[in-house]
Amino acid sequence: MSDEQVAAPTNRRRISQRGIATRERILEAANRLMLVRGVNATTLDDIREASQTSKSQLYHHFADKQELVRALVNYRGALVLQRERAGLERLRSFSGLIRWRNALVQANSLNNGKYGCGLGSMALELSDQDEQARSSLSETFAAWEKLISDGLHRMRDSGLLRQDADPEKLATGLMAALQGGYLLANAAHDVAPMEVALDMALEHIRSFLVQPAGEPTR
Amino acid sequence: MSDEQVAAPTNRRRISQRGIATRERILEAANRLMLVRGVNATTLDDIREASQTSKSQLYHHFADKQELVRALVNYRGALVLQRERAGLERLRSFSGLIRWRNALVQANSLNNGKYGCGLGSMALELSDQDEQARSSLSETFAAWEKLISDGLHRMRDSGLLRQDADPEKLATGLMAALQGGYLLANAAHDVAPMEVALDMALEHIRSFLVQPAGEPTR
DNA sequence: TAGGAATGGGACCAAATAGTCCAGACAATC
DNA sequence: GATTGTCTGGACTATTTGGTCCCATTCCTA
Repeated sequence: MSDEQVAAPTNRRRISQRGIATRERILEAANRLMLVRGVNATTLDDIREASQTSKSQLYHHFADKQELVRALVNYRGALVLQRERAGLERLRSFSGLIRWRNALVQANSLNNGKYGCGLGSMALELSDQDEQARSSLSETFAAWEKLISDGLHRMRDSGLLRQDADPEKLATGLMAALQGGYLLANAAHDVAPMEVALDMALEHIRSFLVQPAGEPTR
Repeated sequence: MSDEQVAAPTNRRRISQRGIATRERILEAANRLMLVRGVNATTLDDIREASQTSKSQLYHHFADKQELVRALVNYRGALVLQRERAGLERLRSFSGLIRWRNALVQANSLNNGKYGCGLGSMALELSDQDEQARSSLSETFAAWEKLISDGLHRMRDSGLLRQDADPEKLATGLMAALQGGYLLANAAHDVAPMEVALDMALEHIRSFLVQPAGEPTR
């Protein structure tokens, strides 16, 4: 999961560059299609066609559909964490959080709230269907929350946040607001509920600032 | 949607009590199965077996699977709104909100966070697949939020909430926290994140109380 | 109570979809 | 450059699953 090569294959003996590229192409196509249509509503033929591969390649690189889905869970998790790490690992101020919020809102507004969060949608679809996938997703959420809570810890250590602020709980709340916001925005096909939800969570964090700034939520 | 008869059939000429009962049995089974396995992963044969009916009955009462799913969206929506109306229509105090929160948390903890909210899971699964279902779900969410915001309006009118509190935004934030909490709880198979999320939203609302009470969030 | 409409049972069909297989191209190692 | 294992194309199979159909039974109404 914390691998540099995002589409890292499982241990196999000899592996060629061409094989890796094919595997990556399959995952990339699965990622794209399943984000839009959902996991269960996407067929292997869809993926085969979109990835310009053949049946034998799908089954050469993945034992079955379930294993492909599990690989996708890791693939997508790695992508999200990579993106989030870039935006959060230097978080040291409240305005940094606001910039992070704005980036997410802007990205989501590009498609009018549709599709939601790739992790969240998989979580709801797979959690009661594939225990291994659920477990991976749960770990990814935990890692994501840790990126946030680490930033909040830095803010608390530097005196920006009050000592009684609980970075872990604040991070969980923010993540829930984000995921719930994605969900409502997706249902409404409108990014507005996501903004409201994130602003609520940020206000909550702001209430723990040592010297509450004005109202610069956006 | 606001019908007393939850499984109200569409207009047909003659309709017998037995027919209504069958239709209800089908919807009840679909509701149960699709909550656990998801919509797309539940087959008509599953429903037929669980509802003790036959293929001809399924297709007598519903044109196809899509229409059954749409009927289920309304059915489930009516159930949720009925339940929520009972818990929210007399909401007039902050402690009433806490009781509401506790009831939801307790219900969800009974299955260790599994399954999540029937509306939320359908929303993520269907929003990008069936525009009509998405639209219905969006309306149901709006009605649900209105039950909350109406309560907050009453609290504001009676002087409990400050005048600058925005009941609609507070309700949206609370709903997002609830849905995100359901999602994280489902992924973690642990109700804790849902509690944290709801408490965040309630703290946020509490910050708008005219005379903030102690810390009676739970 | 007779006729017709609604309801029900379940075999059957067709399409979709996951999964298999094998011959051959390609790549790496000696 | 021979040999061995990887990778690929694509036809083929088996199964699942949504959907149809026909006939029997039950129910309502005239």
